[in-house]
Amino acid sequence: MSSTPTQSPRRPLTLRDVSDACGVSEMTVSRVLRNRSDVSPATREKVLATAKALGYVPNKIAGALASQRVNLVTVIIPSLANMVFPEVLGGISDALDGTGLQPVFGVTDYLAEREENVLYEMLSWRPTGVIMAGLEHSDASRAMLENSGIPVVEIMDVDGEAIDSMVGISHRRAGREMARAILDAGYRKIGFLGTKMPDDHRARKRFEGFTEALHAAGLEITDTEHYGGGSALLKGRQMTETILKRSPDLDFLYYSNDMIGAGGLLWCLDQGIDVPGTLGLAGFNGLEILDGMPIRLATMDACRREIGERAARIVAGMGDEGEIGGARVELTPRLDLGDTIRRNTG
Amino acid sequence: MSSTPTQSPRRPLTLRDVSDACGVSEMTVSRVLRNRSDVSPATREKVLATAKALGYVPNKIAGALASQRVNLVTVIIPSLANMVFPEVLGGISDALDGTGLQPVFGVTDYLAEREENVLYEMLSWRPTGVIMAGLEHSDASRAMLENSGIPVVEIMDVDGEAIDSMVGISHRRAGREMARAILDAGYRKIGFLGTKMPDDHRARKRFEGFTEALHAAGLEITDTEHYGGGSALLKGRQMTETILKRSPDLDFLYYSNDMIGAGGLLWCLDQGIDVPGTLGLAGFNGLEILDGMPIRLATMDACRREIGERAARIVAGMGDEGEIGGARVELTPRLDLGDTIRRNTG
DNA sequence: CTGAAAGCGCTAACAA
DNA sequence: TTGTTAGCGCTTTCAG
Repeated sequence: MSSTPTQSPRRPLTLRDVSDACGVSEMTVSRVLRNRSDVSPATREKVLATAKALGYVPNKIAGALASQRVNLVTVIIPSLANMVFPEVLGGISDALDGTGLQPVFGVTDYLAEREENVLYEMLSWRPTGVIMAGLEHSDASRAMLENSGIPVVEIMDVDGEAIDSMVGISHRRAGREMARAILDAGYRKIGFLGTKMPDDHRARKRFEGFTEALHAAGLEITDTEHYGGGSALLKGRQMTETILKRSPDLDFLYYSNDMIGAGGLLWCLDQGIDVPGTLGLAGFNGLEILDGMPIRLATMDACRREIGERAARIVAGMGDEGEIGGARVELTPRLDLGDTIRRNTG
Repeated sequence: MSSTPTQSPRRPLTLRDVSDACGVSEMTVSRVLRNRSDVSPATREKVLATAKALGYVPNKIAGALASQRVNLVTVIIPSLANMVFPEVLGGISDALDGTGLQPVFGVTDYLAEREENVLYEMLSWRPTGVIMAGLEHSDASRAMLENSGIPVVEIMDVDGEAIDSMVGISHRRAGREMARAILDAGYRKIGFLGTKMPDDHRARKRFEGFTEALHAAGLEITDTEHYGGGSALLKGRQMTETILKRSPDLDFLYYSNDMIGAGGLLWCLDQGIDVPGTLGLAGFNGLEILDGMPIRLATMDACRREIGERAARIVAGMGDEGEIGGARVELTPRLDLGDTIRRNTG
């Protein structure tokens, strides 16, 4: 048997308890626990041992109040269901690993009001930095962010004005480029399938860029179809059936995301439709799930992981410019024609 | 022009600033901001107005230190990539909505060491409660949790001993039940496809339950195949091809999750294999994505959302028993034969 | 290298 | 209904 381990879980242990237990001043214990170098190896050893034996967990609340430093990075995203965001979070998590900073996530469900609440709640913990999806926020949110004096990185999108820094892609450009690729391949009767969410600004911008490029070529979207909640893959099937029944002459379907695109692809293959001969298809995001489809859906990589990493690095003060504020990082999405856009056999 | 809005973002505003600005004591300002009822409507009004005008955001760090109360609930999960966890988080988020509690997420990547670190970090913020996936933790983690005196809910799994409360399903039983359904349908040469992750204890328990039920029927797993990282859907395809090449006489494939199961299903359909006649298939989780497949993969619902909700309610003190500690909630997964297990046409 | 004093911004408890 | 007085548990600063 060695020394008695932990005791009553009633009152959490304090520095003072450790101090008493090992006959070293609170201050020195604090130094050891913060890994400061100005402590003799002997005392360090002793303090560490008793702290561990006691099961002491420091109180960061008190620490943060005293030091005015908080190792938390607030991350605010619209949804976790979307697959896109978990990957961004993965990038953030990885980049923050080893910096001593800890990400803390909040979810808004694409609701501006919820964003405001979550933000308020989070800011009241005085985080080291804030990473949030999108450039569109309520006035109150912007005001809070600006007054906070905290570094803010807005991610995913660069089409708009940032409060502080931004890291993302141009969805408008992404839409345009996809449109051009489709036109280049010779498709002309183009349908669009998307979500009903008016607050998904990035989807909206892709659509705008897309139609803009069609206009430039003297074309219009031939037909559109929208969906609300439910299994995106299933919705993709259903919408595809609907739009093709209504407009059988369509020769291309542009989906606002890969999930519905994949559903549409599966439906087309089930129906024996010649893809990409008779009908071309494309989605957006470069989701991993496309790798397992019977044929590869054309898509555009949204650089999700890298966005997370870059944003985190900026917050951690490890950005390229060395500086923390005002960065603007535009990433370039990679177009992938897959097997669902026919190749120009020039 | 109205009154000047906010000023220097240098130093965050304090209660005192608000107090000064509206000639009401700090204490009363504090009362108003915490929505306490013992303040006259007049002063309340005044305080609220100036606080908003100034853009004051309370400092929860100081508040928490003084009141010894923190409105944070720590949620620790292995991964965000898995699809399963985001849904649990959704349930937690919903159930906590309106309670004043805020979920804070940490990710372990299925690494015990990371779990320990994340937990330590989180506990040092003295959260109101802890929700964590699984029943398997390092000794150090268990010790921290026990000493913390904080309510802990372990989720997803009930096959084991909880530190405090638990909410989940029996994966062992889920495995057994699936095995019985498969045997009932007349399949006998059964293959298993799973992950390489030794730390995915729930997958392991399902496998154990599964083989146990086979043994009870005098059978053994005929062949198995495992995979590491990468697109699960694609891996499902590849593993299915591999295992069927190696063991062409298999008449059933049990996948440890729906994603690889869906990949396998797509591959089988591509190959023109008669499912469920020649070959039966089943997965696990009841993922939404299955709704969009050409035919429905047999699966078992893991009650993810409800698990999150129940766990959150326990932490919020809204559990069924009214009490906070020691709850044990076992949910019953629903078996869905889908279209990939043949029905007994008794 | 170690310790003592002061105070971070807020709220509990009490007094008025 | 409002104000005053003490801390919460730690870290900063400065002295030894």
